[in-house]
Amino acid sequence: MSHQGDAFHKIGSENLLSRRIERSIELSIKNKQYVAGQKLPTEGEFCKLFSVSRTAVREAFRSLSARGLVVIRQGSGAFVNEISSDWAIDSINLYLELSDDGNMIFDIIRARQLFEPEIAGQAALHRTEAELEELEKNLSALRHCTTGDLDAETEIDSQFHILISRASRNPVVSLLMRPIFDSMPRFKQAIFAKNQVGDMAAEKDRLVQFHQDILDAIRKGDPGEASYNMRAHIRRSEKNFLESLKQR
Amino acid sequence: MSHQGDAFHKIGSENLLSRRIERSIELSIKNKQYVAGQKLPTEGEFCKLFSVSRTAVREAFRSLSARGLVVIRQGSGAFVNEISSDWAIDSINLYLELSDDGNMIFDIIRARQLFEPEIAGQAALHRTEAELEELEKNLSALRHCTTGDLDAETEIDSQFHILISRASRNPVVSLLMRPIFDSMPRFKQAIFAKNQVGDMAAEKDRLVQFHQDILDAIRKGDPGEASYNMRAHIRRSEKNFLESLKQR
DNA sequence: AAGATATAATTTATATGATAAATAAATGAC
DNA sequence: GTCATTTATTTATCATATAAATTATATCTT
Repeated sequence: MSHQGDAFHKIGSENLLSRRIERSIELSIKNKQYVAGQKLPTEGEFCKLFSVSRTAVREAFRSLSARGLVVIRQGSGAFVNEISSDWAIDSINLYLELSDDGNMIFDIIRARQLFEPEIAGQAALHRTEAELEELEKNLSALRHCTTGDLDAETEIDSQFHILISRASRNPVVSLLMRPIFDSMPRFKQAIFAKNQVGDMAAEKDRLVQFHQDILDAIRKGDPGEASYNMRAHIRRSEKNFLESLKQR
Repeated sequence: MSHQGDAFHKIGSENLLSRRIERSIELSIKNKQYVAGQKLPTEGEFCKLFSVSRTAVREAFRSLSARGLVVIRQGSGAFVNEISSDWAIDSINLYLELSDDGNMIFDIIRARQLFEPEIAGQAALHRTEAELEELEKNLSALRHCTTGDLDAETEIDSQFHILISRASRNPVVSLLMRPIFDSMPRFKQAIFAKNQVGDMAAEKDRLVQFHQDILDAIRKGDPGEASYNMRAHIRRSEKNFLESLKQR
């Protein structure tokens, strides 16, 4: 790819036949010789084209498929995949999951403190009516979800922040933030685990209030206030987390 | 993975034998049954384990390899890959490259305006001596690189910002920012293309000055000033870009 | 005994051919 | 024209064989 030193291309990798075929097809896709949705030549056709066995072509296809560049449909063929951020996000999520030594939640929270206030400010500036409606629905869903149902609560909470990042109308921002929000359910126990029922009800009310304040500011179109409210919200999250640490 | 609706799991995908084998091995790795660097069972052993053909096992291996979970060495075996952000970053880079309709540079610049000042502030708070030295070296390299050598200049510039994100001492932050910095070389022509030689020398001096100011603030440990200088730097970048648009 | 060299065994890579399963195209009945 | 059936196409899996790379073992030299 781009960033790793080309001095030592991974040994025993680039000189594999299937890898070379993979690169060739990958290039054709990057050059838009084949566009999204288009059907690629069949395995047999590639065999003749490159004068190789089906094995080699199939392994190349398999790699391209795993990387999300093509979609293979049995009985139909291989197609250039529609551009989707799913694979990119999934691979980040996978990395974060695997590399979490137990301290990642700190970094996640700090990253949110850095980025989310700014994002909320942008959302206040660029949000559409449709996005406001979605946020309203989300807030309502949070209000009405069963108190103590952490799965539901965290899912809705995460979705709220995803919606705001979308409302910033910057696809790069919402893409990069996505793995952070996707990780929230993984950490929900670390944050809410040891609370009593009474605490949970109060905490949920507080959460609703924070979201309400943020949404209000975004609706008003006041970036400073949106940013301020978001900062307060995440600071509270951090406080909850730190307290949950003391309890064990 | 996690974020896509599970209502419709992609048809013709999860029920494939090779895919199920892939998931099984993937799970073993996630559960730390096999740790980084460890040798997985051979193809033949998996064949017996799952009572399937080598083809199915090999295709599973191929996918895992493409996703960066395992490394396959001919004649040796398959090994659990050392945790590395490279694959995750590459897949984001690939997505950004493929989905760029020509307007992505706007989103990149705006994302930088949102995030980088905050990051510079964190760097001022958390930077180590070693990181200051690296930044100093980078600045020196920028000073001494040939004026007009866009490739070199952009590479060093990009590296400068990567170093600062690292100095924030938040691995999540430096991971997520990485695709943004990796994309800078792709956009260098859009920014610098039509400049005259005289302009380029002046512009390079300005770039050096900005980096100098940012580094000074980071060394001082003044987050506000670091943030302010970074903001000024990126604003200037945006101005350059907008002017380059007018020229064509 | 130690080290270098050659040989054998193991393991992945590729090729070939065959069959199963899913899809798409063609055909025929009405 | 529409629906159901059949046929053809295409990918999925299996089985077997050989090549290529690595590792382990044995052999030889000193």
